Amino acid sequence: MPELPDVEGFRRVLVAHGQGRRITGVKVADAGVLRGVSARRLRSELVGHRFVAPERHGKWLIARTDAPVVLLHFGMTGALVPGTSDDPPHPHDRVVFILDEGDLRFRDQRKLQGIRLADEAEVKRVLAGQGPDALAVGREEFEQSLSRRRGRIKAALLDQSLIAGLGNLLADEVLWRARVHPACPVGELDGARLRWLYTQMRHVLQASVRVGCVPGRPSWLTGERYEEDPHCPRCGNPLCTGRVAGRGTVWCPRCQPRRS
DNA sequence: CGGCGTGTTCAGAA
DNA sequence: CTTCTGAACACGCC
Repeated sequence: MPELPDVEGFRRVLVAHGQGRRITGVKVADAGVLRGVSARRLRSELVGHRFVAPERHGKWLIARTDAPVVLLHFGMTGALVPGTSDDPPHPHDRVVFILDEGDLRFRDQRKLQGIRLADEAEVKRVLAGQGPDALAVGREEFEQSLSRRRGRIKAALLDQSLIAGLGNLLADEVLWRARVHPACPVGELDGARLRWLYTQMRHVLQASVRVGCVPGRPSWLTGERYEEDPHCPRCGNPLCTGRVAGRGTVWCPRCQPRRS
């Protein structure tokens, strides 16, 4: 699931169900998601404290409390799910934050990323490796960081140290909307093209953030990419699939020609 | 059994 | 120095 819009959705879950609540327990069902912190320390540092307003940067969820900070990264399959003590545990509920009312579950099938406990210095260290948030970055900064870049445009969009928040689905979606081939060298895109790319990125992000996930709409590339015989929602041409920047990539050979 | 995936990181190569 | 590739992590579904 998790790209920027999904993590923004998890942030809202935390606002609705965690903010202002006191942590009364931390149940660690699988310590495999704990990064650099033991179950015992996670529990002892958090119990008794309250979640305050959470933040998000790129795909990182910054769950502040009145004492330490919980940093969550959801990898490819993670989610933050609200629950109650009546809800049966899901087999992939790796950590449950029990609150004075309800609970919050870190659910994750693949355990590719996980949970860290941090002080403000550690938060800074983690975020230092991240570029500006894709939803907050300005047009000028976007164009400038890309114009200094070589290599393929899709690789650049996926590079979290350049722009933080886009994942594989959103990168394909943005490029499709902007009519740019995913393997196009960044250097071949002129200023007008980069500006257009920025505009389309904002469209895709805003529409996705509104619904709290990357939508599988029929009018979007995401709605077609898992069909057995995918066609371009815009022109009806059969879509191409291949590997770009080491990731499965879908594009329309007609809307996104190699040269533009 | 082999391949793949909405992610990140590392080593080694170009 | 930058960028790319493949492997690794871990799990479930073809």
